[in-house]
Amino acid sequence: MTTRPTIKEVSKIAGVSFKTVSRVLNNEKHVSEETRRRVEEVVAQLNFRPSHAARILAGRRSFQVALLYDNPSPYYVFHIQAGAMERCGELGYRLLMQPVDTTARHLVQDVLALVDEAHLDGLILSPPLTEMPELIDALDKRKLPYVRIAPGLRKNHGLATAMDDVAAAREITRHLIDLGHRAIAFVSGPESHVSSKDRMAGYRQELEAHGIAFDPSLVIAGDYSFASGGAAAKALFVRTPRPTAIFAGNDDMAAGALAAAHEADIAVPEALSIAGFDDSDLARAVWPPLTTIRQPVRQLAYAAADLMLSGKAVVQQLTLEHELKVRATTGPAPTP
Amino acid sequence: MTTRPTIKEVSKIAGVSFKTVSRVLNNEKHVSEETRRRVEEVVAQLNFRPSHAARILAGRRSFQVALLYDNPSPYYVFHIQAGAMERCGELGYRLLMQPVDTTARHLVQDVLALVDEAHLDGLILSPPLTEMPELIDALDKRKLPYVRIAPGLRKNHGLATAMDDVAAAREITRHLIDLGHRAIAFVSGPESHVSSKDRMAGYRQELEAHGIAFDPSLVIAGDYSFASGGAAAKALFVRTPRPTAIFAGNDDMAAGALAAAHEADIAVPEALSIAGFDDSDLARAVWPPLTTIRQPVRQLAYAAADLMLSGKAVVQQLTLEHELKVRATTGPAPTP
DNA sequence: CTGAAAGCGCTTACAG
DNA sequence: CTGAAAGCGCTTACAG
Repeated sequence: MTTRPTIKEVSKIAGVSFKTVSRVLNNEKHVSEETRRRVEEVVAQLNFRPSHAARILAGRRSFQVALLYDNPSPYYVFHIQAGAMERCGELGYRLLMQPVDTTARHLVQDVLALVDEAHLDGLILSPPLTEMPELIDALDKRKLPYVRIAPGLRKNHGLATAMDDVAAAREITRHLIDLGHRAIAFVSGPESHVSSKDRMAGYRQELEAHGIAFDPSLVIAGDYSFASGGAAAKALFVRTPRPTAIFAGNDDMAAGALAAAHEADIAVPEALSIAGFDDSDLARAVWPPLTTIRQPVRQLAYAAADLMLSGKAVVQQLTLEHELKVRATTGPAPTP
Repeated sequence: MTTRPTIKEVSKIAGVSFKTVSRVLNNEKHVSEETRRRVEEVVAQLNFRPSHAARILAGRRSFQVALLYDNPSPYYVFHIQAGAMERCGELGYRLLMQPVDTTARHLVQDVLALVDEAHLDGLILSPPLTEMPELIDALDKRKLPYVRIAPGLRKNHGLATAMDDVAAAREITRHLIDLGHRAIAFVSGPESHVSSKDRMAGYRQELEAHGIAFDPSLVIAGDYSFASGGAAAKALFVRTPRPTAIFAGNDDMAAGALAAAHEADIAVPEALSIAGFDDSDLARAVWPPLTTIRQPVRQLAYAAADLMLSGKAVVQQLTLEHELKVRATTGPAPTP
């Protein structure tokens, strides 16, 4: 393997001290136009790139942050990565993408170890890492800059970007009520996810705002998986009267419910309306396409990186807009 | 921000030279059991982790490799990352996940720049980067270790892991022929993807092996997207007689065709069989669940990292098994 | 505007 | 089995 060129070789060829090359690389003032040009020429000619390791070691900052996640959804992870990567790149930071195991016993220690090993300047946390009090406390204590995407807990603590799950759930519930539905079932996500609790709270609030009594027997516990959505739907199908609408806490479960409806030969949306949450890739791939809430996943991550790194943030917490996407799985309630 | 402990602080507390601490950290021989224990105690107590930057700078190797990708599929990227990450971790390497822009004019230069900046010990390439001759040539010239996942071109060149697209496409075509189908349409992926060409070649070979003439008008060009699968299906639906089966080059396009069939009120699989390729998340989320080929994406990446880093590889190219997943979108050809 | 010295936190190569 | 010296490729702080 050929060895990389170094700053000294560049300086030798350009006929200046290596300190001057360093100045050019860092866009510092006090370099004559001609010297700058000459150095830049040599840099381009050798395709020279300074060693990150050397810069990190010598400098006060690493210009390196990590995105921590532990999420089973490829869709979610992909877009979180893309959004964070984009903003970090624009601001001159490198982004390390770090899957972590939130069930590990030494999670906090592992994260702090990573911070030390990589000399991280900051951390971007995504759910469910945003909901771990021990982690938050440890980072605060360490005085390490960090930002949370969708903080379930302590929503007004530190830097964070989020959408309003409660309001979004109310909107989609209202959409169903406006279509004439009264017996609306809710398929919840895992107990431990605050997002799931928030969505259920929104569902319940909106029902009650319309004078519809909340019926706990219409709430089925799922776990955000396709299979759990199908199982929940099947449990609902044997009830008489059958609910006329199902609001699932995410798109995977909604797709599971939709498949169960197809299997049971229940027409969607004519006999049953189904709504999801997220607007993931799935939402447009199933048939009929899902009515759902568009969650601005990519933007949430982009804004999170910006909040932490741009130095121009005027707020600590930022709430981004969601959007109700009415597609084809919801329709007027069937007349009894 | 609290500053990290260093090897010198550890050595001071443990009462040894910092060189001895270095020996313990690197599991070198010639350290007395007692000294080792004492050092390890201090390391644990301080939660000390050595600086990657310092190690990279001082050592001959960085124990750092990068995974390069430019793929629009969250499913694919997620599993490639997971597989590569797992094997790298097991072998003591760090994995940098690097999205790259394959349409950039200076792609090769950018990749080599990354190699220099991060002192990379090697590169894992995924499609479509595996199919760029200039990149391959540049890496060979640089004598930089690399491995390709699913090399479309020069399949017997260098380290690579792959599945047999041609054989898999033959299998799924045979499955349809065995069900009595004769008018089988094929929806291709983008021209530029070798995987797409291979799948089409398999389709054609299997038809001909069964004495079924290849009919170019039954081949519709898609681009691996859901929308293109729907458009292709609609174009096929207006033909008389209508083909009784559609083999789409990937699951997204198969899902698009399936949605189009639902919309046109064509029963699947009673009136039309549809098969996909990949066994992505989509395959089980649509209804009916898709018959498809399971592509061992995660294992391909795992094996690729192993091939490059374990030092125990006995072959240069490794072909992993695919699997025909017969689910519910394929059935007996309708009797005319 | 430019440069020589010191140092970042480790590993390597050499001694003892 | 253990240690002191040199050096990796840069930035920082100080001079001129």
